[in-house]
Formats: sequence, C-alpha cells, structure tokens
Amino acid sequence: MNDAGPRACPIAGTLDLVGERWSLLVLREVFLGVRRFADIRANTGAPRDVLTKRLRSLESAGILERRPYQDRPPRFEYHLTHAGRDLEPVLIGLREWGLRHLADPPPTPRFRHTCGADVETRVVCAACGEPLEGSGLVTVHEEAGIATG
Amino acid sequence: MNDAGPRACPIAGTLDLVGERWSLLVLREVFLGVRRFADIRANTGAPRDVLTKRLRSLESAGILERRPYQDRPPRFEYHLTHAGRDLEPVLIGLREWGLRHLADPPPTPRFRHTCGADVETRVVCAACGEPLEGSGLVTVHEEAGIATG
DNA sequence: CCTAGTTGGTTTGGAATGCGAACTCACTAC
DNA sequence: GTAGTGAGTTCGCATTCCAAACCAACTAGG
Repeated sequence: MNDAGPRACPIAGTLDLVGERWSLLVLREVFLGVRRFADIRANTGAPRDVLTKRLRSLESAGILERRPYQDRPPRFEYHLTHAGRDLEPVLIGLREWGLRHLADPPPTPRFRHTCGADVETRVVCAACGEPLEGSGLVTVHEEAGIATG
Repeated sequence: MNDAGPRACPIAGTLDLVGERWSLLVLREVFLGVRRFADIRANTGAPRDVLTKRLRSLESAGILERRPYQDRPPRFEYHLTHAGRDLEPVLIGLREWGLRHLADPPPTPRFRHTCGADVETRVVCAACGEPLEGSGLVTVHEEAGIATG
C-alpha cells in the first residue's frame, strides 16, 4: 500500500515557492535592502530573464510586493510582504550553516541584532520554549507515513 | 565601482550545496528516518538518476554518509552527518513557513519535541539570546556592500 | 537635433539539466 | 524457471538556463 506518491508536506509546499535557483538569493538581497532590478541582478548574478520570472513568481506567491517608484517610464521596487519577512529564519539558518560548515565562509552579509551581536536560529519547543540541541527531537508520522519502516 | 560580481555570502555557499531541486526533500526524508534509495525516491518523487546524483553530491558535501548494510549485492543506507543534522533549523523554518502561509498546509510530517508539542525556529541574538520578532534586526555590510545605496 | 547612457525588461538560440521509460545486474522468493 | 526487489545506468526527448542582442522610454550632453 501507501502508493500515495510524494509526501505532501509544508516543506515541499514552501520549496515549490522559494526552492528554485535564485529565489532565496533574491530574497536575501531584498532583506538587505536592495530593491531594484539591476542591483538585485548584479548582487545575485541571475540572468535577466530568469530574474524577471523569479520576481514575478515571488510576487504572485505573496512573498514580494512590486511597488512603482516612478511613472514614465514605469519603474518598480520590490519589497517584502509580511509573508516574505517570515522567511527570515530560513535565510538565517542557511547563513548560519554556511558559517559553521563551509570551508572558507565569506563574512558578508551579516544579519545582526541591534545590540551589535550576531544572530542565529534556534529550534525550540513551541510550548515550553526549551531549545532542542540535536536531541529531544522526535519525528511523528500521523497518517500515510514512511513507505518502509 | 563595485563590479565584484555576485555577492559572496554563506547563504549562497550553502545553497550551492543544498539549493538544488530535491536536495532538501531528500534531507527531509533522512531526517524522518527514511534511509533507502527506493523509499526516498517514493516519498520525494525524484527521478532515479537525479536522486542518484543528489545523494552523491550531498555525500561529497559531507552532509550525508553512505553506509553499506549488505554485501552482495552491495546496498547502502544514507545517514546524516553532524553537518547534515545542523541543517535541521532550515527544514524546520521551511516547514513552519508553509504551515503559516500556505493555503492548505498538509499536516505531515511533524517534527516534535519529546514532550509532544510542536517545534519552531526562533531567530535570537547569539550574545544575549533575546528573540528577534521582526524588529531588532539590522543588516550590516562590512565590505563591498550594496551596489546602490 | 543627434548620440550615449540608464533602467527594466523581452527575444533568441544554443547548452545544460531534468525527466520518464527502458534496461542492467545481482540477488531473493516461489 | 519465473517473478520480484533494490539500486542504479542509459536513452531520447522536453524543459529550463543562460548570455547576448534587442527594445522601449526616458535623461543628459553637446
């Protein structure tokens, strides 16, 4: 049994929206305050047509908002929506992993606390707030779980 | 000036290793305890040859470890390395975003605390541990920063 | 007016990658 | 002997990627 095909899961759903190449780099730039097409392109290295497509798909996913900043010719800036801002933990998590495990992690860009210190992600219990450091995590499969036990 | 090309950054470096399609879904499965080729394939939907490539590249990135579990024919299981386990906050972050923002978030799989409650990611100040809820975050560009201010 | 530059694209055509289906190889079960 | 499993590899086509060229609508300089 359990031929239900690929596992339906919020991770997969999120990756459908932001998992394509360039998408998270585009979001990194917007997080850093870079809002215009040419600058995003320069800082990510994405080809023009691909960048256009990614910006449109992030916009239609409700992650970016496209705001005009001049009329003739029409020009736009890209801003994070509330949903977009909620992707911050993912970017911080990727950054933190890179700093910890890449051979020669480049130091920029830094996301920092207003007190000047670095930031990091912690996985915590939503109820008691207790941090989970490697242990304490259990994976639970409520329905249609793992194909082979 | 500042024609330094794409921004060097640990986020980009990490995405070079795990940012391709299927990679994070493969890791999700291994996190959930699914270790064999056929099961990972069934639960992710990745094509065979692509899955082979992704498993090899995750192995050579030091994120997965390939352990033989029988000799003839040679068969393998995929396990997380320490570095692989450190990607947990990224997966939890993606899952959490999906649960919060997808139209119809599927409920599986759940990562849970041993106390039974759900888990979530929090972005905190590395020094004082204070959580950053949307505010309190500053982006700092130490060298070769943003192309246009 | 003419030319060059800027911004944000679209178009074009070849290269790379992705994909499902078929096939292989080494077994195991019946 | 036949069927099935597990982990691939090979094949041929389809999609996507990408760099370069082009375009549209302006602005600045002369």
